[in-house]
Amino acid sequence: MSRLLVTVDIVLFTIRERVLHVLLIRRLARPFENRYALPGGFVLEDESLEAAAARELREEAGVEKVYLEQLYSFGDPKRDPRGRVVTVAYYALVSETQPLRAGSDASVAAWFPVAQLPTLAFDHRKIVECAHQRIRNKLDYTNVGFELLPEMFTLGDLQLVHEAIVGQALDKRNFRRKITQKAIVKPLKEWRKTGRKPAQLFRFSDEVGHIH
Amino acid sequence: MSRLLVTVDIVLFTIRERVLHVLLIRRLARPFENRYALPGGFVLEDESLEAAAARELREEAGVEKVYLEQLYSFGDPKRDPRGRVVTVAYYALVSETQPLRAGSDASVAAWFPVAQLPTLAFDHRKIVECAHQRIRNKLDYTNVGFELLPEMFTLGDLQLVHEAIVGQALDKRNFRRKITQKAIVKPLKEWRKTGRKPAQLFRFSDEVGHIH
DNA sequence: TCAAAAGTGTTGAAGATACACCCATGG
DNA sequence: CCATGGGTGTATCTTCAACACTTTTGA
Repeated sequence: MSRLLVTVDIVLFTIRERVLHVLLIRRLARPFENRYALPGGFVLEDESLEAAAARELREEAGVEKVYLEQLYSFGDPKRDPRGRVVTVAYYALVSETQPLRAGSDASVAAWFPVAQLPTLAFDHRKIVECAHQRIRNKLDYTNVGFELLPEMFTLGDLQLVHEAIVGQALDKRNFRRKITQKAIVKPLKEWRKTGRKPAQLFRFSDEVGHIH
Repeated sequence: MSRLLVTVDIVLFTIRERVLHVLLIRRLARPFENRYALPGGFVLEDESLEAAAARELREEAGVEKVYLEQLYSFGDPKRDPRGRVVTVAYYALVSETQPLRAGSDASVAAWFPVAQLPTLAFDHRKIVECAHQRIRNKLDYTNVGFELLPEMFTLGDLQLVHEAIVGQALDKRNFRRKITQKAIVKPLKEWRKTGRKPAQLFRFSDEVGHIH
């Protein structure tokens, strides 16, 4: 009945330039000094795990009100050289347009394409891979895809998100049919006028299925 | 950076008399004295989470070498009246024929139908529901169903397992077609001669997909 | 001879995939 | 005028759901 150190680590995804990226923080302290690691930190005595994850996201990434979901807990006794640390991993999704607020010091926090990560501290690479796999799986039967978009978006935007996550091109007509007939988006009367040709804007049609 | 108590709790499923059951332990100590709770206990300083879960299953349920998978971590600050305890929940599956060894004292450990649980200690009811949901979901795209069966089984046995988990009857012909054409079982040359009519025995066809 | 579980095909509906062209606009 | 992304329909295939009767055996 020993007390253990408990942390949360968060895999924060976004899509930039059509590619899925993960936010990493350069460590300033030992161990793994100067290595990149996931944002995260210790769980306080009186906060829930999810609250801890949200707080760390706020403090380390300057991000607020994101979609946040528990991923998996990692507790190998050797995973942290300082001693026994159990981490509860979360993943989170933000749209590219949602600005990272103050608190995220550009010199230490940076986005990396999920396919080209630097060497990470601890077992964080494994955690990122686990999270990537999870969102790929959930893409089909939930609406995680939307969480990476701003409130209004075009079907083209949504398709780019799906393509970035699964890592391959999708057929435009099939994609649009699938999305529209599931009735998980609702068309607006507004049109985006930037871009080559005006495009209809959409919005989620209310809260549907975040299953875990 | 405070140290927290970390436990594992295990939802151990089996099928008895065609109904999905969960193993519960009657608590002898406070809090929740005399209430039923999941088998579980504190994670030791130098064992992994999964090792802790396996150890608790051995110590409290007398069960060895079962299918064991992490479920979810629960860390509400108020979930344990004694103080801050984070639990990493697992679920496990055993076949009805696998005997519960010594160590499981019949007076404290008992099987309950998952649909008729007594009032449980802590947030254990929520944990059981979470686990039940998980195996229901995994039934379709993994072979969790097999873990509840002995090494050789008939398709009728397997169908009963599926029916117990989803809680409703399935069409025999559709079920058999689905199973056999996925090639996840391989037919043996042996036939079970007990029962009304001889039935062909099957076995898993090697390790396929335990995805998490 | 009856009760219980084993075994076996077909049809229709729904969903998924493959595939190509014209349009509106900004540069 | 051309490059870019927006928008649209059909044919095919696969997958899933519904559905009923005969056989073997032990009691």
